[in-house]
Amino acid sequence: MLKKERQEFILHQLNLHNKVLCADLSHMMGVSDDTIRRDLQELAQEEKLIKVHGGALSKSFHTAFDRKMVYNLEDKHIIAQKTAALVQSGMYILTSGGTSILEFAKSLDPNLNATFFTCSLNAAIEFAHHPSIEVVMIGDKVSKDSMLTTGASAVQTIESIQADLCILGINSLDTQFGLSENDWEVVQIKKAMIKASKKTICIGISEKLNSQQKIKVANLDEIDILITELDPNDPTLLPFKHKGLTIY
Amino acid sequence: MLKKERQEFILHQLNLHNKVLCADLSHMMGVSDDTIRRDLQELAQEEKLIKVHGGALSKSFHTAFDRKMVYNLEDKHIIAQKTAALVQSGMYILTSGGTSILEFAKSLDPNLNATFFTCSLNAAIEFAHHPSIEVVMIGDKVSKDSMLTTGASAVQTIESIQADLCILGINSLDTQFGLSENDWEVVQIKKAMIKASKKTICIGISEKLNSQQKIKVANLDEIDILITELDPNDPTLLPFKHKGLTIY
DNA sequence: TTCGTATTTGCGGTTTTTTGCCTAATTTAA
DNA sequence: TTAAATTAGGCAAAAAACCGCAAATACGAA
Repeated sequence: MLKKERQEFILHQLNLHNKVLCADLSHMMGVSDDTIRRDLQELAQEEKLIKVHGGALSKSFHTAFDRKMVYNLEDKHIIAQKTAALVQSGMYILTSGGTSILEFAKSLDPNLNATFFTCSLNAAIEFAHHPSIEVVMIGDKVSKDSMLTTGASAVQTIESIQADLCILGINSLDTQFGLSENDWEVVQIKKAMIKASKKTICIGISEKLNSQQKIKVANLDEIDILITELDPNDPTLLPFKHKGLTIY
Repeated sequence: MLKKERQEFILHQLNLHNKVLCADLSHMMGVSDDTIRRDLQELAQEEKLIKVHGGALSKSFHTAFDRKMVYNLEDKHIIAQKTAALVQSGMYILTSGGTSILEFAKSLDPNLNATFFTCSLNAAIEFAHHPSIEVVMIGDKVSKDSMLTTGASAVQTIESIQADLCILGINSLDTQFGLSENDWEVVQIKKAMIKASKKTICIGISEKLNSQQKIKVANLDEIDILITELDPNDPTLLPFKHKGLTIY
């Protein structure tokens, strides 16, 4: 890997995550910490980023500082990392949309080889930025609220897929009512996705737990894995563990 | 192997991989590193590539963006306005992707009622921001270069549509060779779109005129309307007018 | 063809760049 | 405050670039 390439990659990662760690980068690209540090130094000198202890920050990020956003972003990042660890090469994966999914897309190992199917326009774009994974956009009428394609044709397409994994962003998850949503069209899509996959993973920040929305997507027993920003042993998650979900 | 041949080969490799290594090239072509280095130096002087320590990088990806895009924005805006004026309520419209199309999407009358079909992820998102139009995303495998969905399924979907208008961003338009593109998959999509529409409109900045690419999309007689940033009476456009195209 | 000239190419030696490792100093977090 | 992590600076090895020169090749004209 050329020096210039490396620096481009660092800036790309910075655009994606707003922050990079020296150790992460050196590990990802298989070079020493020193090399990364020198790259960061150069880029900092060119005012392309802001060097901090342990890594670097995006320039735009530093100026627009918002505690709440950062806090939430940090959570989503944790979720994304945990989720990314479950994806293996060769898998066929169905995903919904939402910010958690987008963060997940950014956290995928650059060397991963997998095929992602999605109804989310934004997720498709994010996945397509990845160097090696294959992305299939499921077509249909675009729902403006959610930026998802929804409708009979999309459902039909999903039904023709046999996926290993289905990764859904949570809107509401409740021990009694299960997974629920507000939008009828979106519910149809998610139902079809769950049905078309061997395993279903739900991801989202813990705020979304123990709440209900109008329309049920699935019972708890149709969901295999739950991923939040919390420690797997956090008491909040106990009821879900008791119901048979695997917690990460 | 001749010097010229070698340099052509280097540029070809660069188009393919966006990067070349001195050592690789010298090994591939059986010449010394010095020779390759001298070639790269020459090509760098001609601004055909960017020379870096250890090899060279493709020019297109890094530099071409910010400067040119900003410069052409004004032109694209003019094109967008002219194009938007041709769209009427109730129409079914097929569109490709590209910056001209995105600008067009932003220029649509907020009260317009129409249905847009597209293979472009970015265009779909842009159209979806409009308050009243309906957007249908045509699904298939996402082509990472163009951010378009391409493939047999997409073509099949397009074939099942009877649109009033087909609006295509130009890559190359030539009085002799007609409309052409570089990417075979994208060509299939555009061909299908033209076939599925009553009228075809080509939009793009005049720079794209009188140039050719590798694969033909359509002959001039399959195109009805041409829109550029120039005045319809500009001499540059005369040859196209003579060929029967309507110019706006 | 054959010759002379100009260009191109490869090689040896030197310089520069890049990278990883080491140690000491500094910063961070508990 | 202490322990761990991070950084700075020096150093050395490897890779790449540079320089000049001589051999090889291409090219045009006699």
